[in-house]
Amino acid sequence: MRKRTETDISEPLDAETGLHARPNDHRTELRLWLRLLTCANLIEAEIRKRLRERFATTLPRFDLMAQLERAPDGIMLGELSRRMMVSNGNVTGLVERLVQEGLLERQVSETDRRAVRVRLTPHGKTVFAEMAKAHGDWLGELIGAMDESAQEDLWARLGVLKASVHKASEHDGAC
Amino acid sequence: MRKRTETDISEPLDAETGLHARPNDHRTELRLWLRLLTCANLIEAEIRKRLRERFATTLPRFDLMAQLERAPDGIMLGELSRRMMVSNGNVTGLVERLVQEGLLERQVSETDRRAVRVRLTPHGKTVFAEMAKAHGDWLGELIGAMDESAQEDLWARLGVLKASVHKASEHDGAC
DNA sequence: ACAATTTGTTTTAGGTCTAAATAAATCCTG
DNA sequence: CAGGATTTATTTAGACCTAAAACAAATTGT
Repeated sequence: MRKRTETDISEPLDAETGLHARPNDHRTELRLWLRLLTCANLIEAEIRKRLRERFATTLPRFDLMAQLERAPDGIMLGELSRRMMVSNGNVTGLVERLVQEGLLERQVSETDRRAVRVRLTPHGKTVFAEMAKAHGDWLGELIGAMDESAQEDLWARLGVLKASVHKASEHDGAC
Repeated sequence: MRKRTETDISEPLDAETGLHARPNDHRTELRLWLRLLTCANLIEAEIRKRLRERFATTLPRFDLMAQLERAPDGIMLGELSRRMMVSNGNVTGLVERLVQEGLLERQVSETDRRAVRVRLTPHGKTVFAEMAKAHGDWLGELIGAMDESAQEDLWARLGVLKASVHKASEHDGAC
């Protein structure tokens, strides 16, 4: 087993020159990631702020209600947890608070008494409709300075990024 | 003051036709926002996971140390809070934990005894250097399926989005 | 039937975050 | 110089989030 020295660089050889490729610091990737994060954080912070100010609610609560909107028969907590990509325990707490506020109702499944089905109450539906309208308008306001074709172009390019990340994290993670 | 009716739509008139523009549900903006959020969350979740698994640390701690990396003379807590865009109290707690771990050192300013300057310890510098290297490699892995020109193009387009959001949120918020 | 396993949820412990209240030092202004 | 305003950091209360353990109900394999 050889001992490492400073000149013993383990980077791969460059395919064309045959010389040691210089260690890659991934500057381009870092720059892209930081800007992506900035954009997401700017929008998210603004949405959170407005949800708090105008509806006295939070983004996680809004997201949970959004999942329930098109499921009139309700969703089980586990499924909700998967769709929202958060932990089970987290969903339990969120649902608890929303039930307290009268926006959600829980119903234990008759066929499987472990399972809890949760759905919007009529009041919850009304409230969510207002919030969803405002949410759409806010996005229009925040993103509106881009014309539609630029938005669609950006959307498509983010699709490439998304595919890249999925490929890399699945390869490393699950398999 | 007129009473609102269902046909009394307050949407602006279309400039060319002079007819009522149909209410905009901002579908394109919503789609773009959801994909942006997905991309950011995928990368962030993967980075958090790896920071925890390989360095037993968290993203906020890493971000804080990254801010200190190129400030050998240290930074005051308030300035750190501004740069990280999080609350003062949050920084106080993060710094407390990092000091406990021996990665940071605090120093009360001699000229202003309210102010606390914080910097990386030598050990903190060593540890951060390892983490930063791994962080860069992870980004290369996650984003690497995009070629460099595609990354730069996406970066530039996100710049347009960033400008749009800044314009809208500053107009509404501070001024 | 009944033990082992799986599935769905809740609990627990710990970290992250904010807004608001507080404490301490400094600055400003009459 | 005195007293109020401002700045800087900390504390507090509460929401959010996770991982891991605990718990309960249902299913499966003898």
